[in-house]
Amino acid sequence: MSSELTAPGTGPAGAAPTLSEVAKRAGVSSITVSRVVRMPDLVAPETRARVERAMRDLGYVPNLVAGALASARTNSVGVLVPTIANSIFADTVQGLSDKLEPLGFSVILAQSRYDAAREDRMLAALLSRRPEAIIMVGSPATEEGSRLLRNARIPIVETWDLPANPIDAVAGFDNYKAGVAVAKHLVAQGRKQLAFIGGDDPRGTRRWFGFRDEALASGLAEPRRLILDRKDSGSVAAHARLPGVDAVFAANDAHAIGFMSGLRKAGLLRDGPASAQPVAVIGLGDLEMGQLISPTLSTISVHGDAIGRTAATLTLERGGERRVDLGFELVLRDSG
Amino acid sequence: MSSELTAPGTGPAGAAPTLSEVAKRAGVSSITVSRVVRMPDLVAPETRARVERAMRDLGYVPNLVAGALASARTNSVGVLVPTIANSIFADTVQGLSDKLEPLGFSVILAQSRYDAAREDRMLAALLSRRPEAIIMVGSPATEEGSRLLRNARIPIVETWDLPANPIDAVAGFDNYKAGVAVAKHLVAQGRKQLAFIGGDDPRGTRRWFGFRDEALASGLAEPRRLILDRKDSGSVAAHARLPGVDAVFAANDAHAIGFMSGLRKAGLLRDGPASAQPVAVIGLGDLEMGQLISPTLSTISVHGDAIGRTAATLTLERGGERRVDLGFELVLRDSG
DNA sequence: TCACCTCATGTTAGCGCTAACATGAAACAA
DNA sequence: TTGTTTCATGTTAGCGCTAACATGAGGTGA
Repeated sequence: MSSELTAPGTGPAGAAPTLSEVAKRAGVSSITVSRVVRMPDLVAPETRARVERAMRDLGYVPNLVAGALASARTNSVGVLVPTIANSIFADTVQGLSDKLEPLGFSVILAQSRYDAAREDRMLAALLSRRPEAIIMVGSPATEEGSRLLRNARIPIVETWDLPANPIDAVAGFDNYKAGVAVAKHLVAQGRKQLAFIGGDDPRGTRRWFGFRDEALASGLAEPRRLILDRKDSGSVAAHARLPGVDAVFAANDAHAIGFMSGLRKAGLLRDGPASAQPVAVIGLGDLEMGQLISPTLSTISVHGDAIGRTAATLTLERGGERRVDLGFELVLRDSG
Repeated sequence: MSSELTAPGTGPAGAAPTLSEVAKRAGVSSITVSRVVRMPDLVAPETRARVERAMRDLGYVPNLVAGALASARTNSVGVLVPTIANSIFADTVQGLSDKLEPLGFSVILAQSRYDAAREDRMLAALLSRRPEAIIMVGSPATEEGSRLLRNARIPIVETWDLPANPIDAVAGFDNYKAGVAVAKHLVAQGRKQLAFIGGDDPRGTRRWFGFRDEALASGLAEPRRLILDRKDSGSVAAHARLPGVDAVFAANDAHAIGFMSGLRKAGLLRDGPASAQPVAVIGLGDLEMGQLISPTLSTISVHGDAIGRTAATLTLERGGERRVDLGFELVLRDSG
């Protein structure tokens, strides 16, 4: 234990050592130390060894804050998601961070909680850290947010959607088409009374429009739409609010599974195939869980991690195609 | 579209405006602009209005990189988790970020992927950004990681566990006791052949020890232990590898649900209460999903978001109790 | 011999901001 | 009047690093 009072560690005394302290100890100039850290090949082996020794002795940890200011490169990207808990967006964050971390980029994470004002605040907060790119789920909710991003002059990747007029780059899929695909499938199955349950966020709403338009185009009555709070276990009770419905598209798998749980209580769930289900249920997201429950969940599968990795790539390469449609897949199992 | 070639935005031309450009435009010194941003009360209303006007005109976004260097405060915290996708740790990240973001702190997120070398690299990367605290799941896997953290002289919060010799602060629960509690319950239920399925990470292993020790202390044979890869859907097939077992503790709910899915295929799952189950299953984490499936999942409930919020608090207040046991709860439903 | 490389290292200036200390005007008390 | 306080604003220096440009030693070719 050292005699310093500085809590909580017990390492080298006093403030964190700087480049020039290392330089002094190694008997070189600070730029040489900087080179040992960043471009070791440019330094003679003996000098390098001496510097490395000094760094180890002092427990030197480079200060990237200072480095970033001097070089105008922060090696960081800002990531904005509605929410990270219990959310498929976690896959996207994982995907992009797996791609970016090995390259020396750090991820600065912010959550908007589906709140436009908070989104704007978080965007401003992110930008004030001068990230080299911003990756966000969806598009800015306000004109102000949009302006901030445009003025930042860095790559901006919008994900989980395919906006018509993106700020810069896009990695997502067509939520409208996903709704269409589900409606088509249910119609082909002979379902008549469709309903949609989910949030009224932009992407959920686009799914709803696709779903509704296709149902109408097929000559069905307009589907019911039940807007649920996030984290609403209300999906469990949703069935009671949808009398007569024989097919449901849930905007995400969690809602779908909750809805199925309600169906089970009502005696309307079978362990057999889709054709045996009094009420068909299709989710979106393809949670692993969907394959483990009974009946297994039919769902729109979306590759959240691929969205993240693609977004990371779009962040790094400024040329080339700036709009990547990663598509989706209707995965049919036993629920509908 | 402006005439600038700078992609991708079309905002004010050229590089991002600086404090002193705003100052020049408003006819004040730069420190006054700085005050308008950080301590507006110290600036006369008219001056403030003039400066705010200039900031808006120029689209000024403060540069926190420079500010951090000058003030030696980055207003950021480093967060290290094993993984964020499909993971209960996302709750913790959400909890701490909900607490820290309103205070102006940013979250720098890194993932170790349960890899000690990567963990050390990520810790070094985090520290080089000079966060004002580090919050991590578990404890450093290596001596090197531990040293780095001790030398950093910032609050360090270890979570999801209660290490005997923490570096600084702790917000978690006793994984050993969780294992004990599950074993006790299963023994009381009259189960004889226990088994544990899950990973061999430090926390999973502590759960296993508690589970095993209690089983042995109750006079049962040593439980089987099946080590599964993460993301192993192997949990589905686990039952086949555990002949004769009548009670299983899964280190997390995902494994528990997968295992139940295997039981169902084997005809060993009932829709009735725990007493009717040929094989009792207890999970850990209390995923919402566990209440939606049938039979409902008995589980050790842990408040991931409370862990995150508590960790955030420990980060901000350096005095007071540095060890918070958030406990756990054995939630009994129908699976065991 | 000289011009001209290459290589290893150094010098200088400055990134954009803030801490700490100054300044000067106005207000007020004795 | 003079000193003292308060308030609004300014000046100066420097945070720790890196870009850009020296410098000087040693080698190379004609």
